Amino acid sequence: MELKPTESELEILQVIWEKGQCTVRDVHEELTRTKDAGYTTTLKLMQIMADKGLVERDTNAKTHLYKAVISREQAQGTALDKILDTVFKGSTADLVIQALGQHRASSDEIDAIRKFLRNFENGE
Amino acid sequence: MELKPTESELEILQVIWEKGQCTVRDVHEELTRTKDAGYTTTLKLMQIMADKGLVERDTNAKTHLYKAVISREQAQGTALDKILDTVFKGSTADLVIQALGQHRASSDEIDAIRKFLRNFENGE
DNA sequence: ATCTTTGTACGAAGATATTCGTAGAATAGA
DNA sequence: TCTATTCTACGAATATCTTCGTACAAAGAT
Repeated sequence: MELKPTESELEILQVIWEKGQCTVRDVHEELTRTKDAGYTTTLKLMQIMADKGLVERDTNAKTHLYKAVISREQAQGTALDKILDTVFKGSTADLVIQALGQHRASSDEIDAIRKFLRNFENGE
Repeated sequence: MELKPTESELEILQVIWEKGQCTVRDVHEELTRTKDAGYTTTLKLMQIMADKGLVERDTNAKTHLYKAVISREQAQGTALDKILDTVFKGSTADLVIQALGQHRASSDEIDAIRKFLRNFENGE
């Protein structure tokens, strides 16, 4: 069972991940802060996402409540796999180095990564 | 000017990046090693890519020669930007840590990353 | 010279993703 | 109660991506 959210679905998931549990209106208001779209567009997308199993919804009340089925971490993993495969020739090291080079991380971030590397090594 | 290759376009770009300069047949033979598709499908895609400016082609000879306009590195940057934005909340550190955690890098790779971090720090 | 192979161009069908209008039920407000 | 608002359902129009058939020109083989 392939669960690859589309572009628009990811925008919606981001809001749900952030807020935890949302109504369509919650999501829609958030989305329209940066782009514009009709309310029913957001609604339709969320319904489709429910069909696909990307989100679950509680339909007891009139206003449905949505929550994510796939976690942000899962989506991160899927996204990484995909770009590793399509543009990084499978090389995690290339990916990491590109990421660090292009988007200059703060020194806090660098520290976090160093620490991670130490633990990583000890864990082997 | 937005230059975001689609899924199929990326498959083709991979071949072109690898070989440097290709005919449609070159690309097609490579693609059909892993999936199947008609020759004219590959042709059409490459023509579209030329229209979009993803590739350039030399049409002097009967058999056209294609080369990439965007580099693998550019595509890597674009891909990273996109997933940073859509699933990593913009955190490069999260991305790097996820990447290292999930796809256990070899110790050579880890070394390369350490070295990179050292240089990075010195460069600040 | 004729036939076969290899190539490009083009149009359109099919698949998937996105957007939105309209209808009607439930709720809230006057 | 009557009216306005808020919500879901649904169908269809658009847009985008992918696939392939057909036509025809150029090159190669016999």
